[in-house]
Amino acid sequence: MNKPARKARSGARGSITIKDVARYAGVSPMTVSRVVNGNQYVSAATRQTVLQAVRRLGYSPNIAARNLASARGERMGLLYGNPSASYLSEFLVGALDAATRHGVQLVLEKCELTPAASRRAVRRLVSGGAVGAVLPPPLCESAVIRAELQAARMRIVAVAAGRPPPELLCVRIDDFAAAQEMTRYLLALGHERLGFIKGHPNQTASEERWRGFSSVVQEAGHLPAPRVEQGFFTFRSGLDAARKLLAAEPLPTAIFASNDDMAAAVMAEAHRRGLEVPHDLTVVGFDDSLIASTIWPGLTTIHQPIAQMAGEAVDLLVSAVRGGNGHGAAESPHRLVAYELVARESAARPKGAVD
Amino acid sequence: MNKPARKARSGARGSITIKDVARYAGVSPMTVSRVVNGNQYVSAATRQTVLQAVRRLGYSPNIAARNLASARGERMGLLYGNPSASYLSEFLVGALDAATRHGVQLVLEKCELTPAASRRAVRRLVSGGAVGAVLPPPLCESAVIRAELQAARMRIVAVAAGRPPPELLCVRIDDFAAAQEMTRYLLALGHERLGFIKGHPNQTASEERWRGFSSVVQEAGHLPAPRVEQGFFTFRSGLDAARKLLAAEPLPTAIFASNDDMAAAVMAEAHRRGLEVPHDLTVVGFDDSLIASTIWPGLTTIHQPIAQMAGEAVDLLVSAVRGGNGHGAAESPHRLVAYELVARESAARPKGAVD
DNA sequence: CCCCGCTGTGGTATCGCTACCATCCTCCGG
DNA sequence: CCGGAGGATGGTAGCGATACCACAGCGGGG
Repeated sequence: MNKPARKARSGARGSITIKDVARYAGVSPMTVSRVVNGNQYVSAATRQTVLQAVRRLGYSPNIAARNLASARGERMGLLYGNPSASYLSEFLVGALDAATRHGVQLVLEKCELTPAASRRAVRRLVSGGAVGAVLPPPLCESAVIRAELQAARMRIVAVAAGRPPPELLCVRIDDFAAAQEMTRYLLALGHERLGFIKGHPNQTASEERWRGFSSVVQEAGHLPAPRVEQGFFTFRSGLDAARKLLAAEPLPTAIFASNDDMAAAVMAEAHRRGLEVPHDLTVVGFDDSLIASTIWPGLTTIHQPIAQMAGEAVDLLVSAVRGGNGHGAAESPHRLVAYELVARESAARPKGAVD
Repeated sequence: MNKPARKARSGARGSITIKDVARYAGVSPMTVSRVVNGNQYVSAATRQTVLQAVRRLGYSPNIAARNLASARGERMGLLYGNPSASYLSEFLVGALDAATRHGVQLVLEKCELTPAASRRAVRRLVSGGAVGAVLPPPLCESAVIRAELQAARMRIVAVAAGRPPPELLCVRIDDFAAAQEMTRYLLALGHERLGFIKGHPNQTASEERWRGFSSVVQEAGHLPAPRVEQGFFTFRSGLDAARKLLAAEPLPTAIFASNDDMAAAVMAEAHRRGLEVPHDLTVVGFDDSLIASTIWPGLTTIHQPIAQMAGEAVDLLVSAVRGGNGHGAAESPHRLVAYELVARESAARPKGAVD
């Protein structure tokens, strides 16, 4: 035992270990571990003592050791395609946070939507040792990618698919209900001549939003038929759609675009034509992506808690991988989170409103 | 030794360990470790054998174990304030990638720019066990945060500070040169009546860009004095600046905004006033953030390789933490990366150009 | 010719934590 | 009063990898 130098190193890199805490609290390392991990078999008194020691010493568990010992530390893939960058940013924040909480490593992989590219991406993920994958939109809609991943025996969780297959793990908002709420909001403001810009046809969320919108319009009954244009979630496609919507008399008094980028395009086109938003035209979007609050006037839109959704997706994935090793957990695989209508400056009563 | 069930588990989670490879290759685990880590003391023949075994078995090292054994697996903080989300997104991708490469964990922490908030954020980082921190803009400019972090004995690396203190680890582009290049580009197109929108005064990059611009203007000599407005890097501030720039006759033929959000605002305001971009007005930005390619016409701007810069920042941080434990590495702490002028549709020759 | 120093390789002891098992104790019904 | 159930705790053995040391060969200078 003539290696005191080695032993002394325990404190050298400044890290407090579970043993230090145990010694300080006068209990065994096991008990500390139990407290830290929320095991129930610890008396309240002991727990307090340990927690105090933890705080006092500034102990924070060594993740590597924890993972190693508990055979955890799996790697989870995050396949990102081409969502708006602001979406990705929030998404990453949420996902990374959850990953840190669970002690899993997040491996990012960019992936185009072609079959070849997805195959390659999935292969990289597999060889990178990932055991599961999170699929933000629009990748979550790709049957190819899902098939590839499942072939590699990976658990997957889709985020924000509008209408996911029932067996797929999925975190989403109720696009249908959200679109309904927004449409009702427009009606409540007094708008009657509505315009709508659909989202990309290969994403089920687009259809849900469209269904939500038109269901309310039909419900209302008395309205003139809304003018509808096809968009593709891009600013450019929104511009094209806006041109058409704003070319034909009588002009709509409100335009509901299926996402914020397109709504921003509508605003740009309106301004170009000398229409003031919201005085001459109300514009609303969907997603509450960064552009919604960047531009002026701020865009009234549907807020999705993207970071939270990403976090829950990782949660779901982790428990799927750890818990139901073969078959899924007993609970429903779909998790619905709350959206919120954010009213900013881009929506107001129509010009000639009298009621 | 009557616990064969336990032993058998080694293969249960499907993971190939270094021992499996060693057995397969007929060498000791140590040798495999050496090969995997590129240690020089392995004969070429052995190396080949081992590499083949690795490939054949699909071995990939267990990061947790590696980190534990090598006392690595440090946590690195990434303090993000309020950069544009598109910036953050790319930044995260790059940083996360590098972190994965180095086997360090990235801990995100949001941080407002007030002293109290930064103190709290730093404390959370410290208690989270981070040993270093990456500071993207605009946090990299905050002396308060830097002081807090240094007080906590953390290594820090700033990203994209315009003119960082010489002793600070920093990854950046040459804002001055980039702004010069953009200005020369405008002059080359034939513009003479220029407008400039400065960036936020508390970021040194703003000043560098401004210096770059005005140095070229002075150099050229014969130009009318450019009109200059103060902006704050936000869309809104760009709008205000644009209003002023576009209110006074004679109108500038080109406006150089210190970032893309403000440039987008200039475009919006120009359109509102019936000016076509680039026909009636050339608008250029800086950063090549997402909005630059989202809007139409696309914005001519300076591209910063954000992901790469974030990656290099993490590299730098890791080597600082691992290498020079006390004092910095011998090499210069500043790393300059290449920017690129991206010409899109928002810049063209001025209307009446004849030469 | 011997010893030194270097290259290549294997053994052993951890790294910090948790799984699993063995205890010890308390409290209860019979 | 005893046996058993189950709460609360400690001991031990790894998880998979690397650090460090030991040692076997081999060539060159004194």
